[in-house]
This record gives sequence, C-alpha cells and structure tokens, in this order.
Amino acid sequence: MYRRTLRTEARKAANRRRLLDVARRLVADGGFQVLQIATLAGAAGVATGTVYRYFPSKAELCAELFRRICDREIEVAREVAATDAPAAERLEGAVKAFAGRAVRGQRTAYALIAEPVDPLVDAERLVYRRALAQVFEQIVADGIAAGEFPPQDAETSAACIVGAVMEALVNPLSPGASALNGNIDELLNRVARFALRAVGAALEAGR
Amino acid sequence: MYRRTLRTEARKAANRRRLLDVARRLVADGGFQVLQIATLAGAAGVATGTVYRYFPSKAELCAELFRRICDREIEVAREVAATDAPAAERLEGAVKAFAGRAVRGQRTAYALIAEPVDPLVDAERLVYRRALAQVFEQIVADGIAAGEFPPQDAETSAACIVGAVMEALVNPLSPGASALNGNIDELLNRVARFALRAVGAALEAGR
DNA sequence: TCGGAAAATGAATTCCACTTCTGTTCTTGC
DNA sequence: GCAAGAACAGAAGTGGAATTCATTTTCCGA
Repeated sequence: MYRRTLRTEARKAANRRRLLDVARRLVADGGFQVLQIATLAGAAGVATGTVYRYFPSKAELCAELFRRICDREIEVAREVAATDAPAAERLEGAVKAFAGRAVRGQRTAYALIAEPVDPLVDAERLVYRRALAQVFEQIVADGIAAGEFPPQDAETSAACIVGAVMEALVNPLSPGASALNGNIDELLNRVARFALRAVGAALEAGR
Repeated sequence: MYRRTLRTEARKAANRRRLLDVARRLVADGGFQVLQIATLAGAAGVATGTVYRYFPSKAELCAELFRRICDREIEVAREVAATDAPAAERLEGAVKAFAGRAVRGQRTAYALIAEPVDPLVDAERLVYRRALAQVFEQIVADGIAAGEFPPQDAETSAACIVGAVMEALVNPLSPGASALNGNIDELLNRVARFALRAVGAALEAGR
C-alpha cells in the first residue's frame, strides 16, 4: 500500500521549485531559446520524461516561469510606487527601479521584453505590461489629482511610459549588447526625465 | 542551347515579386504565423519546391518581406517629417501618420511590431525601429536647435517616442482586438499629445 | 523540329524538439 | 520484508514544417 504522504508531497513540491529555479537560471543566460526540455532535465539532474510529471507541457512551464519572474518585477515596482512622496518622485523612482533592474538583469530582461517566444508566453507578456502600466497609471492619476500633472488620459500615459522605457532599453539589452559603457545611471536619468516631461511634471532647472 | 533572355528574366522577376505580394497578403491577415511555404506556394499557384528557386530559405523570404513592408512605413514617416513646419507640428504629424497607418493596417502592424518571429526577422525589426527613431530624432534635434524644445538627448527621446507609440498601439492591435470602438482619432490625439509633452513642446491651451 | 539547359513539380526526406511509453526503482503501510 | 502503487529513466515515437531531389515540363538557339 502506497499513499501520498507529507514527506513525498514536500519532496515533489521541492522538485518542482527546483525545476523552475534551474529553468530561471538557464533563461537568465541564454533566454527562452536555450530552455529545452532535455537541457533543463539535464541541468536539473532528472530524466526528460520526469519534467512531464511536473508540468503538462513546455509551454505551460514557460508561462509559469515567465509569470514567476514578472511577479517579482511588478512587486518591486509597486513597492517603489507606494510611498507618499510627490507623484513626480514616485514616477522617477518607479521608472529607474524598473529600468535599472532590467539593465542589470540583461538577458532576463530581454527575455521578458522582447525575445521571440511561443504564443502562450506572449499572452503572459501582455499581462505583465498591463500590470506594469497599472503601477504607472496610479502614479499619474494621483499626480493629476494633486495638481502636479496637467489633465491627461492616465491610461494612455501609463502605457506610453512603459513602452518608452522598454524601447530605451532594447538597444542596450539586445543580444550583441554593446555593454553600456558604464553609463547606466546616465541612461536611467535620461529615461526618467523623458517620462517626467511626458506627464507634464514641472522640472527643476537643470534637469 | 538555352540562354537566359530578357523575357525569362522579366518573368522571373515578376514571379519573385508575386511571391512577395502573395506573402504580404497572407501576413496581412494572418501574420507571419500563417506564412508557410506550402501555403504560400498554394496561394501563389506554384509548387512548394519552386519557392526555393526564388529564396534560399524561409527565413530570408520573411526577412525580405519584412524589410519591404517597413521600407514603405519609413518612407511615409520621412515624407511627413520632411516639411519645414515647426518641429512640434512635424512631430505630431509623424506620430499620427505612423500610428494611424498601424491602426488601420491591423494585423500587419502587429506582425511588424510584436508578433513572435524567427531571429533573422527579429533582427530586421531592430533595424526598423532604429530607422523610425532616426526620423523622430531629426525632428527633435531640429526642435532643440530652434529653441522649440528644451535641451535633451535627442536619441533617447526618439527611442522613447517610438516605444511609447508602439506600446500605446499594442493593446488595440493585439489579436483579440476589441476593435477600437471607433475612437481612432482620439487615440491618435492622446498619443501625439504625450509625445509633444515628452519632448517639452509648449502646448497650446486645451490640448 | 530537335538537343540541351533551365525551371517547375510535388512527393519524399530531413530535422529536431516535444511528448509518450515501457520497464525499473522507490516509497508506503502492514 | 513485501506487495501495491507512484515516480523515474531514457529510449522510442510523433508531428509538422522546412528543405531536397529525381522527374517532368518549358524554353532557347540552331
């Protein structure tokens, strides 16, 4: 008589987590492109067939991994945005936090933002962008309400900001990356200033 | 004795063009996703093998098609940008022209901007974005020189504008499109205003 | 009209990674 | 320790689309 027990369940959960962790590492330095079932299994020290005892398909595995990575990014953005500082400061902080993490994450950011992926994962990407946009939208809406920013469609502005930041990162991030001659801060500043001007924030002189 | 003659050369060129045209049509309503060699051949009325007498591989065919479509878009953007009106007007015009064409093109725009494609085509996408960014960059630089816009890094601003416009379009364009309840003009206005604010253009009241 | 060369055909092949399947090994409760 | 059932290994199976290739057709120059 065999029955599932706490111990086996725990081990199973741990295996699952480990597979996702190994997958994350693979994606972190080769993108989804190198995430093949056989490779993953090898790296995790299990047989290929075993992967299918934890995930119904590769696409679902990728989607879950994608979600997992995104969740962390969104969480960070939310935290930065959740202070009660003026909207302009919060916007600047959120933009810099997001862009900074992306630049440091390199390959991972490219995977999240631009790498060709299968449709199921691509759907998650839309969700990710919307979630990110919502963070910005809240800030913009608050700024409008406080009179810091001129009236505008917060939703559009938020989407545009997300696009602007991502696009500004695409060149530096795209594979073959010219390694950002150390000017990360300057890049972040430029992007942040762009976003601030875009929502109509009053800029201090010299910015 | 067989030798190539004007007539056959012409026919060959015409066949090539026709293949690309048929491919464009396919992409226009199903995206690159439906562009399969067999499908294309069928639609063009030739055998699958024949396609390979005109293109070395599917990837190259896709890349060339992509380039062909982009070139047209870039050309339009350049034309709009080439007037000697104030930079703000040119920027508004270019943004609206690009976004408007994209919204009307629907599936094609999605294919150009966001559809998952193979790496060779993805590389073309980067080229496309840079070319588009250059159009905007010129306008921004002119605006700065003329004192219309405050000092800023024109390259960054241009990239950001490209990203902002594309992102603003992604939701409306993504498959499952909610068909833009007719508000195309309003969408274009919002995006254009965002871009104008972003470069620091002085906005007339009410915009 | 005919020989030779290019072009077209479309069925067969290849490729390659996902997925499945058949033992084999572990785990549990008794 | 043992029977039953779950998990695992890794080789084989699958599928689907790109690509090839032997054959047929079309085209040129004499």
